[in-house]
Parts: sequence; C-alpha cells; structure tokens
Amino acid sequence: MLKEERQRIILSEVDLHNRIQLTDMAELLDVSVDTVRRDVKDLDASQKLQKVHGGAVSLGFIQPSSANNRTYALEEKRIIAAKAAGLLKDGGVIFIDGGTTCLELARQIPEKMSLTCFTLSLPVALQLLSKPKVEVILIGGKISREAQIATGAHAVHTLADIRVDYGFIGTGYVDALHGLTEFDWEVVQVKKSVIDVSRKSVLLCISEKLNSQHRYRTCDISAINTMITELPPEHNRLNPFRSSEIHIL
Amino acid sequence: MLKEERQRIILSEVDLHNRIQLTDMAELLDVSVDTVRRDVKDLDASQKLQKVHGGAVSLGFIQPSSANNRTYALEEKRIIAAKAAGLLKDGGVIFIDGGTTCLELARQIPEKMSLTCFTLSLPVALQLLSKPKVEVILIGGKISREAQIATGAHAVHTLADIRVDYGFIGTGYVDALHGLTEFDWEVVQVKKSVIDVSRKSVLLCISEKLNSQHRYRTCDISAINTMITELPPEHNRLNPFRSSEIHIL
DNA sequence: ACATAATTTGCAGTTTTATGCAAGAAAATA
DNA sequence: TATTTTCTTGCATAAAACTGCAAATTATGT
Repeated sequence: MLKEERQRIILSEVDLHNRIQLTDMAELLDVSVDTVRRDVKDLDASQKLQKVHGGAVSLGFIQPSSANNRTYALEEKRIIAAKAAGLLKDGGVIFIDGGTTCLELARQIPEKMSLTCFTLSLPVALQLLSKPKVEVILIGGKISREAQIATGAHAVHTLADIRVDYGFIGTGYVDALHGLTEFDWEVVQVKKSVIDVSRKSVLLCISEKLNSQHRYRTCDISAINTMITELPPEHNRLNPFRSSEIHIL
Repeated sequence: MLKEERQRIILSEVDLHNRIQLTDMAELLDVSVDTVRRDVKDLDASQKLQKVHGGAVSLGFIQPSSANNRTYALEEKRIIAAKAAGLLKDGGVIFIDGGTTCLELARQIPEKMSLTCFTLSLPVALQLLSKPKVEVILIGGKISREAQIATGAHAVHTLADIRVDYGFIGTGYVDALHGLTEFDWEVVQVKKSVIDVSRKSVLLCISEKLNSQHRYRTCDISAINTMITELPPEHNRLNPFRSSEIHIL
C-alpha cells in the first residue's frame, strides 16, 4: 500500500469522526503504529489535521477565536498579564476571570506550567485548552451575552465549593474610595463569589480605569490583596491605593 | 509496444484505481520497472498524474478533501441542521450537543425564535450567544481538550436536575446493531446523561457514519426517538434502522 | 537496403526512502 | 506514587530511486 493512500484514509477517518487513535489506525491499515505515527506527523506538518497524544483530531474542531487583534489597549494588557504570570507557581490552583486582560493572562501562561484553572469565561476556557499542562474547569450557568461568562445562582453555588490559591479578576470600574464596581448586577454576584473563594485576590486593571465607578459594587479595595496595572509600582497615580494591606505590582 | 501506448495504459489505470504501483505495472505491461518509472516520470512532468514513492496517484486523489472548508462534509451537515431546526418550537427548552453537526444546528436557529438552550460545548455556547432570543446555559465541569465539551462527575450531576423537550445529539459512530458508540469514555458518560434528561432524543448524523462502531457504547438505537441524516427518509441505506419506535427524517 | 544517429530499454552498483523494531524518555492513568 | 501507554531516537533491513552504461530498437539520410 502506498504511503499517500494510507494518509488519504487516515485523513478521511479524521474528517469523519473528528478524532482517531494511532493504534486503531494501525490495525485498520495493517501497518505498525510507528508508520501511522509518521503519517500523522506528516499530515500535521502539512496542516491537514492536528496530532495529539495517542492520535489526531480534525482541524475543523479547533475553532479560530485567535483572530482577535481588536483588543483595546493590548500592549498595556500584555504588560499586566506578564506581571500576573510571574505570580504563578507550578502545580497551583487558580481562578481566571473574564475580560480581555484576563484572557491575555490565559494566553501568557507558560506552555510547560501545570496548573488547575477555574474560570467562568468561555473565551478564557478556550484559550486555556491550548495549554497542554493546564486542567481547565469551567463553572457553568446562564451565560451573559455581553461578558461571555457564566452567571446566576448555579454558578455562585458551584463556586462555593471551590478554593483557589489565586483569583485573578478584572473589573469594569475601580476607585480607591468606592472599590470595584460594575455595570451589571449579575456579574457582581459571581465576582463576589470569586473573591470569597480566593485565598489571594489579584486585580488586573489598566490604569485608564483608575478612579472610575458605576452602579453595583463588587467589593471594597481592601478585599484585594494584589493590584496590577501596566504602570510601575511606584507611579504616583497609584498613591490613592497604597495601604499596608495591598500589594502593588 | 510503443512508449505512448504504455503511457496511455498507465494513465487509464491511474484514473481507474486512483493509484498504481510500479511493480504491478511492470508486470502488466511486461517491461522492466525502470521503464515504467521513466514513463511515470514523464507523465508526472506533464501533469497527468503525481509520482510518489513506489508508484503514482491520480491528481484528483490528492486534492479534493484538502480544499479545506474546515468543516468536513459541511453541505451534508447543513441539510441535517435544517431538518433538525424544523423541530424547534418557540419557547422550547432544548439541549444541543458538541460536534460540528450540532454546531451547525446552533448556527441555523432562527434569529427570532426564543429558546432556552443547554449545552456542554464551548463552541456551541459561543455560537448561541449570537442569537438574541436564546438563553444559553452552559453545563460546567472539566473541559475535554479534544472535544471541547464539559465532562466529569460535576457535569453529569448537574444534568440530572434538568429536563429538556429535545436533546439534539451527535455521535462518533453509529450502527443498527451496536447503537451509538464513541471513542472517549468520558464523553459517553455525559451523553448518557443527556439522553436521560431529554424527553425526545434526536440523533444528528451524516450517512457516512452509518454502520461504524467503536469501543464505548452511549446507548442502543432504540433510545433514539428521531434520527436525522442528509439522506431522504426513504433511502434504502436507512433500512436497517427502521422500526416502529424510531422516526427517520 | 544499408549505415549511421538518436532514442529507448534493461541492467548493475550506489544512494535514498520507507518501514518495523527496540530501548529509554515522556506523558497519561490509576 | 506506581504503572501503563505513547513518544522519541537510533538502527537494521528491504524496497525503490537514481546513475551511468551498454544493448536493442527506431528513425533518418543516402
């Protein structure tokens, strides 16, 4: 049997069933797994499928979602995400909130760091799936159309059973006096829960949001352990937030 | 025997069987493999076929499926999704499974239909968010990296509290005798739950998957109320699935 | 018809490619 | 953590491809 013929069969199986196992294909094609492995490697190299441990999956399954260049203030958010990533420890259990800043953190998790990540956010969950050593646990619930995160009683209830080392959260608005506030009451409910279940709460926030507020309060500034902006820690715009309790990065 | 005559025979063999081996052709034409090799080299140079190690393949053989619509058999899946969408009723509560066929159903939900949709699948949930009148409830849990759906005890447990009018499910493999089978044990567990909580289970499945099977069983064919393929309901390939209990669309 | 040139064919020796096997590393699983 | 499965790497073998060359065939000119 010709190599091309085999690869053709492998490809049609992947297209049909979305995934295959090397051992199954070896049996089906009556060749060694090594041969199938090499074939799959070739097909992966030529972008016809994606090789995974033990088999292969169809490209149609891997959604794009990476075509996001439209993030506002991406450079600032990258700086923030890099600082936040510095807090991560191998084997840690963390929560990552929704929003573009937190999504950037998800993107910057090192490939070889093993973590357990909880999240409410669909985009963050999808991003995390591309990190081989991260276990992704999505808290379910009614999905907020704008925020693309799970909300509602079920999400809050599920969160109550969790404990994480770090909770990385974003916010719509932040002010030294009024604390973290949001536009959406539903979102506030789940964020409160996230802060409750986090041993340490880390706020990721671009400096542009400092000294802004809105209708519903998530928590007071004192509930935050670490605050990260794109500014250097000693910048005087951060002065209103300094206290013995909060750590500014 | 003339060179041109040989080449004509070689070409017709390639067109007929999509592939040839040099040794076979040498025997058939009663010339040395070197001669056949040179012939094939000529034909390759003049774009009549593609020479590969050990033989040659038809040009049509390499191209078609790699044209990359990303989704395999998209047209068939659209037909299936359209039939399934015909079952939807305004105000209904449904479950939509993962997989590209079900994703296509999510895409085809009419803009002005109000529904409550449960799903385990991240891509499906994201797709549903673009439907203004659909309430999206994502069942959370540990996310399977390949299937991009929630799995595990938490997902199964959460499903137990739900009841939906229709459960639209896909499957990796289906066979009249062995029923619905899958590649992945975790996936089977959640699919079982989905069928349990659905008043009516609707299987969406392209005909190419008929009469295939794999390791783990989701359910018997009799557990399915309605079966939808891209074929007309009276097509004889569907005969093995006919019974008084199942409805074929 | 014949000689000569050009092309084609088959063969031998060498190089390249494909495949399977085995041992240790890495990853998944229990 | 221990155990199984899968991956990687290197290697051996066999099949196939390439090279050069000589014999055979075909074409061409006289």
